[in-house]
Amino acid sequence: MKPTFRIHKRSRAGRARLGVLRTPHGTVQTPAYVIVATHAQVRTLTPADIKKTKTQLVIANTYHLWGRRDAHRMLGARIPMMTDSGGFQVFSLGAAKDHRVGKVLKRGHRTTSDGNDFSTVSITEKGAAIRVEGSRLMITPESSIATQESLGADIIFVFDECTSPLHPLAYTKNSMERTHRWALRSLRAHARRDQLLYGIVQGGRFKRLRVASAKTLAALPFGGYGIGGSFGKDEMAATLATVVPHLPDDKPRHLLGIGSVQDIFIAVEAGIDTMDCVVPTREARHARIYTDDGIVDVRKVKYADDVRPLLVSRASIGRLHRLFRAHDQRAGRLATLHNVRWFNLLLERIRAALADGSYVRFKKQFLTRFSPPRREPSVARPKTRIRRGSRGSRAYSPRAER
RNA sequence: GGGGGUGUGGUGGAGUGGUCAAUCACAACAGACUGUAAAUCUGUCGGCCUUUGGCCUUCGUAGGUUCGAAUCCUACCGCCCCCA
Repeated sequence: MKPTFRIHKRSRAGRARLGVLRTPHGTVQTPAYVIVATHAQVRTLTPADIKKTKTQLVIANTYHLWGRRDAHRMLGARIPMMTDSGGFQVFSLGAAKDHRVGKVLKRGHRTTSDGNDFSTVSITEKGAAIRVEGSRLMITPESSIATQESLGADIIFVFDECTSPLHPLAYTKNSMERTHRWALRSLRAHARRDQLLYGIVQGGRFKRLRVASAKTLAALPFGGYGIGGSFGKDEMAATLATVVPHLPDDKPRHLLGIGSVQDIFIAVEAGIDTMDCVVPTREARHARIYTDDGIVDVRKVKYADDVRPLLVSRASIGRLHRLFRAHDQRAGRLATLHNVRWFNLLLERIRAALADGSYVRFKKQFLTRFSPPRREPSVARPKTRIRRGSRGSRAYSPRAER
């Protein structure tokens, strides 16, 4: 079966749209959040757990699964899947080390490497060579596509280079043009009809390059489009506004590696259909629990007696607090179950709001509660300890959940 | 009764004459995390200050030796072990 994408409603909220992505492994209601399953596993979760979180779509990584086959079998769950091409590792093992940066550049960043974090990547027209523990892995557009075809995800990506936000114009331009040539090679190498191949828009922080990239790729017969690369913290909305209008309207659009709570709203309004991010899973393992009242750093002593229940497992925050403090291995799983469900639930609510026209109101109410404007530091610091039972069990979820 | 050992910051535990406010670990506290080099990493962690530095008080208690002591000596107090 060939995957299809159909838009069934457009919102007045910017370019937001509701759609349905049908794949051989199931149907995805969009906008959707994609859960990261790098090694074809969501860290700490079992296949049954993944189902419990009502995850619609996961993304695995070709670099980490190099030479393997049948990623769905490794995942153990029959749900739609993407594979990334390995292009991001060209960044995270390369320029990200040299520039000491992550995907989103923070305001005021100016550090570069002191030389302790050597890039292990060298890039040529042919592809990227990544040194791994003595040996060397050469990834080319053709070999990336070959692995992605054998992994068998429903949506796959062209092999690209994700540039650093600190790369200058000249480098970014050359890199982007090479990524375009690689995109064409990826397209030619791709044979499976039951997979959608997405092109990836690059261009870094430069508006003209972004436009050029979007136009170039839009002219090629991709099944969908990814928007990749790095952003300044404040530039994402502008970048998406620049790029999206040049992409074919009827094709799905994926925002690669973006997904803080605030980013989700920006992306949805910009007309993004799917986005993936490690935030729910990684931060869960780092003891950050997402709630409608904001992020709970569950290790802090003020949550020791917090009886609010987690999603999915229904364990209390207080219990999770004790598990994290005890370095109990179960903590990561309970936290991940909760966060993944919470993010999926947020997207469910966004879709419902888009469907019934209440999006703008929903967003305002949600964000007011999730991250209230900072109060002036008050003179007498009120106690922050949460009293037993004070919030009851309605802390996160609109009725329906549970 | 005799002999031996030991007492260090929230905890464990280094340090046996100067470079010691005292290695390190844990706890605590604060922060970070955006196509997963990440169930991780960073910072603070006796007090005060004009904080790339300065001052004060600390290593069971009280004295002593010394230019100088957590480190040596004496007494005392607590705890532990062995022999009676």
